[in-house]
Amino acid sequence: MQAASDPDPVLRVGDLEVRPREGLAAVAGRTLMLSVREFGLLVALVGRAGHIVRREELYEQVWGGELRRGDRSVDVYVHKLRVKLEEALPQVRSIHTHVGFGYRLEFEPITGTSHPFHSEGTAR
Amino acid sequence: MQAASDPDPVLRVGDLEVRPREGLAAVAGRTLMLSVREFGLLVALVGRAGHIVRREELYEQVWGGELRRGDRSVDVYVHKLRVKLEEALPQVRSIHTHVGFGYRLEFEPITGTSHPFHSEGTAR
DNA sequence: ACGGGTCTTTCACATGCAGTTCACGACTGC
DNA sequence: GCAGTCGTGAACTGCATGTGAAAGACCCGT
Repeated sequence: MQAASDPDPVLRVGDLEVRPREGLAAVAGRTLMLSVREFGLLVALVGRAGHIVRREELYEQVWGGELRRGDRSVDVYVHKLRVKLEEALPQVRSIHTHVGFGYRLEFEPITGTSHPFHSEGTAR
Repeated sequence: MQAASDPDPVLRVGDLEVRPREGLAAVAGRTLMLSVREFGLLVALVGRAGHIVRREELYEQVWGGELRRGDRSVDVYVHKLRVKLEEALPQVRSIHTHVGFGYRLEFEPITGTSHPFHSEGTAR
């Protein structure tokens, strides 16, 4: 194992590969195009993969400063990140919401637990 | 690398693993999706695993304040927790009812084979 | 400096979940 | 039988989160 002299730290979670130094993230061999905030958020989540991270914690780590009441930045960027991750890994759920607690990064196959059918076409 | 002063205590009972700080509970390696109340209740029960906890006690610890007569909150949430625990551990009974006393958390394999009949001798 | 693009923040509305409470039924003890 | 306890499904309401979009802020090439 390498210490701080590691020239190229790589975080891996499932098919996801993140190089914080380079600002690079790839999933399933495909490079993700992420903005600064998106990347920061991803790093914060990957750094604690499998654990629930509170929004306040995410905000402090990525934005710096304290999360103000009513600030939805974290939510919005979680959404943006989800979209890009789902696009790269359609069959996998990556960012899980724990209502009242925070978010958790972990790649889990989509459980068909819900409804087997999902027909739409409901013209309202 | 974790120091001895690990600030993230972990409670374990059987296959259940709970991190009170984080709001995370996993059973058999699978993360449970629990609401705030469900998690609080689980923590309260795990904290006294193997012992009977009175509902008044559970209510005070999770909801705060005193349990009012007729309030079924504890029962309802015990049920919700049971459902999720059973879903994760189908062969194990986890939350036991002690009528008139309270509830007890303890993982016990389901008695022998569940008989096709569930009514017993006492023909009322 | 200007115009066009991207990123970020903020807003508004939609949606879904959580928490509470009620209702009914099964069961138990007296 | 009667009263108390508990299991369980469901209605109701408020809030947390999801989501599309407007409005700035920022960046860059010309």
